[in-house]
Amino acid sequence: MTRDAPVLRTDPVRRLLDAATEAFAERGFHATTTRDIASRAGMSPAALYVHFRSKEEVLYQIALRGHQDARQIVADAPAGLRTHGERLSAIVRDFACWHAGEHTMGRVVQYELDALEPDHRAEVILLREQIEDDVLGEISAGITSGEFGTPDAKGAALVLLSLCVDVARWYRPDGRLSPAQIGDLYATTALQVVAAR
Amino acid sequence: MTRDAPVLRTDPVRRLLDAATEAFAERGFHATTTRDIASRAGMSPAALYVHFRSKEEVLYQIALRGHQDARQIVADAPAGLRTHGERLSAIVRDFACWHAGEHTMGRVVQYELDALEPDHRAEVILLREQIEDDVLGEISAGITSGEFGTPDAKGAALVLLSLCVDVARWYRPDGRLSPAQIGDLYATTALQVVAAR
DNA sequence: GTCTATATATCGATAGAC
DNA sequence: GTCTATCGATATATAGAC
Repeated sequence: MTRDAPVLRTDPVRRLLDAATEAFAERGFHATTTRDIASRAGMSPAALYVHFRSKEEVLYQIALRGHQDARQIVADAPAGLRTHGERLSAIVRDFACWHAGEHTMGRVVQYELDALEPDHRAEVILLREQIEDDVLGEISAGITSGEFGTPDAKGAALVLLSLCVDVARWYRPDGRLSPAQIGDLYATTALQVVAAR
Repeated sequence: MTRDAPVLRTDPVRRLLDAATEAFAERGFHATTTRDIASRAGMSPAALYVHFRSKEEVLYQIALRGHQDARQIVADAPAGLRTHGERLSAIVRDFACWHAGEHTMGRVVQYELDALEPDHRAEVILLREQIEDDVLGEISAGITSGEFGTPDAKGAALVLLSLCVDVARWYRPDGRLSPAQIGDLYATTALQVVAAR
């Protein structure tokens, strides 16, 4: 039986990205040194520059992969569900739950984008807007079908996206709510927000 | 007619605190240099150290005053209002509106606390918990009186506080919604969140 | 209380051996 | 591809003139 875990564990790019994600989430991009990243990955300070051109490129790779993961979560959530209420609930549940379970990644993805170079930032923001469009589209469809009563689709989308994203700020693994419980709370909240006023 | 604006404008402590608030909000605490703060205040790099012991003490003074302001907003909002719905709406409206209008201060207050020394951070977190207790108390009172139907006071408080705080992250002065419009949207959302499920 | 000049430390990134 | 050693730039904070 072949095992690929050792191969993954010793992949230096993966190790550096994971180490940098932790460090950026804890202390922020500018407060994190390349020495700290390399040290967490069990490497010398110079080793980072064999795999990345700069500290900014490390952040770019993390932000890109993080946004791609988040987009996939939102795109997959409503699969197989028919009503717009079920679909929106699933999207908000999974998106909130992801920001809790992956709160280190989420913190980097949501709070360190200003440190990216303009071209990299623009590329990442495109992915963000796709996620926002997915949520707004589901809300608008529910309003058109008569299932949702709110007259303000953009306002509801703003509220629900903001809620999910902010989970990465306040979530603590030893807190009162598990990622799944947060997902349940936010799925319920989603239906309240799109209800008639 | 006496004018006090010139006096205020030349108060070096106030000028440095305002300059630092702007810089911290734009680039974060660690990415901001003491030279940048002093330069924005129209002073030499060394002048900052006449009024503050360190860059961290500048952040501490900003975080302290910002939290005191926020607490005052939440405490004053329900004055003169009788029903718990009116009172909670007013609290959420004013708190969200404050995070929009004072988004530079809000960003520092909400996102740079990790840069504080342990003693300073602990002092500021006490003020945060008072604000959280104010909101939770109003929700619990509304549930006890039968005015609110939600069975989950802590969940509702978590959702509403998170929403208001996150305004500081996404708000832009040239955006679609004014601070007052954001307050209206969030006041409406508050009543939806505490309604029966 | 503000300035110029600088001490001291640490950073991002590179050079060159193995 | 990883290491040790280090360069050049820049940071916080201080010293001392005015």
